[in-house]
Amino acid sequence: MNDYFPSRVIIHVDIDCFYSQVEQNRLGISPEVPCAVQQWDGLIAVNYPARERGVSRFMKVTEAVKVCPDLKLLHVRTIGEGGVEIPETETSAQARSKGKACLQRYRQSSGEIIRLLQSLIHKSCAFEKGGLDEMFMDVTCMAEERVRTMTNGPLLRPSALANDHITEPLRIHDYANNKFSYPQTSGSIGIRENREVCKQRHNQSGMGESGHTCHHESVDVSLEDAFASVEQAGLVLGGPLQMDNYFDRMLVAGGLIALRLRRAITSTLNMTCSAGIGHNKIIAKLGSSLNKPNKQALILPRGIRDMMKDVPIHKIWGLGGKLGTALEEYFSATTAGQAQLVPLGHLQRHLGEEKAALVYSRVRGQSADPVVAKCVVKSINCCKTFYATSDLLSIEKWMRILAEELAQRMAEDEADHRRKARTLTLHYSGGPGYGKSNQQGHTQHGERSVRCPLPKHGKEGPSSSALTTSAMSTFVKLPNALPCVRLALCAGDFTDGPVQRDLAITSYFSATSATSSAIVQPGLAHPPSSSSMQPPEELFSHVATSTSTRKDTSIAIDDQFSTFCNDPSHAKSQLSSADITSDVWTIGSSIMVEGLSHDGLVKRASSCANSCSSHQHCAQASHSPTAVKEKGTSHPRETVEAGDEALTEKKASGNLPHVNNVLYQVDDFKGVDVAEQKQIMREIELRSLLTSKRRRVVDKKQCSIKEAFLKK
DNA sequence: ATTTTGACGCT
DNA sequence: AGCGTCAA
Repeated sequence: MNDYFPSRVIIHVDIDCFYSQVEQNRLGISPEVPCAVQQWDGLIAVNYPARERGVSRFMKVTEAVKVCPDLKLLHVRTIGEGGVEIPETETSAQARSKGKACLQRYRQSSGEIIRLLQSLIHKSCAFEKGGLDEMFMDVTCMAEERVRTMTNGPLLRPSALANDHITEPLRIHDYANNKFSYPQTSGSIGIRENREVCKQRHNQSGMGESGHTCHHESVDVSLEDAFASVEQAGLVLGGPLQMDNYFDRMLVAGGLIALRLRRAITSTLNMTCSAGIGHNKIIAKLGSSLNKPNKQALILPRGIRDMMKDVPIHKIWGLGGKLGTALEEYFSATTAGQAQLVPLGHLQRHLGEEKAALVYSRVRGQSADPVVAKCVVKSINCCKTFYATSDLLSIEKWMRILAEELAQRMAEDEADHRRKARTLTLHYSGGPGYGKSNQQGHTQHGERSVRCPLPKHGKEGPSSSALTTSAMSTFVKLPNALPCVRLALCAGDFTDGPVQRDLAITSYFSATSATSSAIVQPGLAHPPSSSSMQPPEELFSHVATSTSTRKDTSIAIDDQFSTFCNDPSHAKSQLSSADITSDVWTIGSSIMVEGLSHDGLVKRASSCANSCSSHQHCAQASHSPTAVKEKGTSHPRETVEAGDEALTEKKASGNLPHVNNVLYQVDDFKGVDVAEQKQIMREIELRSLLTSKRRRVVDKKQCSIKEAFLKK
């Protein structure tokens, strides 16, 4: 019952090729010049003129220059020992061996953008920094104010609108009285009629038919002007806009706000950006990527289905990693539209209850995640990747460089936020077996971490030499860090400073001030029980059905199993052997088969994940027929999906997921040919050898360095 | 895909 | 406390 959110208006702003714009501004390079920001041999940002000439990120510098000879390359700032900037005249290889990349310029620019945007939106709007170059804003309350000024034309009450496509419960918060209500209406009226009324008013006001659009932001902009401005500013998905639709008006108001924010960024910071306007974060974020650069996209609720249809799963927030890959592999879906076809029960069995719910809603463009007010970092991290070394002197050099930067950033943070870090963490990668590729070609990252004592502040703030010593003393005691390829120092767990008084969330609320729906505050998310303006039932029907169907479905699907394969006859043979009733459907070129198992095998498997009543059941369950597509081949290979034992195996596997995957399948070698069995066993042996071996330090000089730190 | 970041969840 | 996942 805590997931009720009013209809919101959320803007996602994304700065176009952020690093490149920062550098171009710094160096006064015109926007038309093809530019790329370089870090060592790679590109970390490419501006749009360069993209047009075929340059892309993930290109090496040499390739990029080949396709675009007049590409202007800008190297990210590099700092060496003593915090000294390494000049651009050095080759990237030289700079790489001497110093580390430093993103300070972009952090600073990001801060400027944030301050600018915050100065332009209402204080009560939740503002969330998504990354250096992107932010979410919940401008619901501002949009409401806007909508109130768009008085021309009648307004349909939300319940009267065709809102079956609206994916979240809707409720309007009356900010003045701090209660939930619905907008004033003046009766329902046809759209055409409404248009006429608007036109009349428009003409009466002395403006031409296609009049001027709203360039300066007068508050009392007419409905038509507002709609025209937003249509001109970028895409409108799910259009045409309906002026008598309250939610359209709200989003149009959001579109106007986004337009204003973007213009401010361009005029005062000389940067272009894109924006997405939608009623939740997922939609807003997808929107901002829809027509980059320098444009915006407004997504109406009724445009969501169409938009999601072709969105690649990996573009959806939260599905860009393993979860998205799992979706693709289990269900052979590459777009959100295809993933929508997968029944919730199937998702639940393959991904678990929680992830299934996430996937299920995300691929439909649904999200109740609030915009959470946060724009200060929670940790400060400095890192450096270098060529593998066991030389403690060079490791100490890197440590010092990291500590110097960290000390400086800690001092700045202290000044800005009046807080102090309480922990120092050392992260390190390397050690035996690091960088070996597994069968999929993925390298193990295996980054480990240890806490170090955080030295007391000197008079001048944190002391870089004290940080270095603390980190090195910790490092030399590590059993598995050599040879080392990467180090990181991270300061975090900040104390709350006195500054909290001003920033305290309560300072944003008062009896009369507007309060944003999405700032998380207990009680605010629930309608007051005494309210005479209880939301009509039908507006909550979505939630009601969604909860109840979910429950119903999950009961039903406990007895279901699914199988996936490319060969329909194979699928059918599985069906008959399992004694079930079935449903066959397709995603793309693949065939999904869903059936009900009368023997309850699968059901027991899922219940024994919670409280394992009987191992026998687990074992039985693990023989429910499931064909899993093997990665990289179109030929389905029979494997057995294990019950909760496999799950725990997987979780416990730590940084060697593959080995453990194999391990729990060892019991099921049935049907696997002998050569492959041997291969698997050999790999297990090899890996256990690699991980258990411990490298000894033999170098005498190294020993003395080590002892020096051990004493401290 | 590479590097340098950063947030968060699980145990 | 340390590790894994996700993202830009």
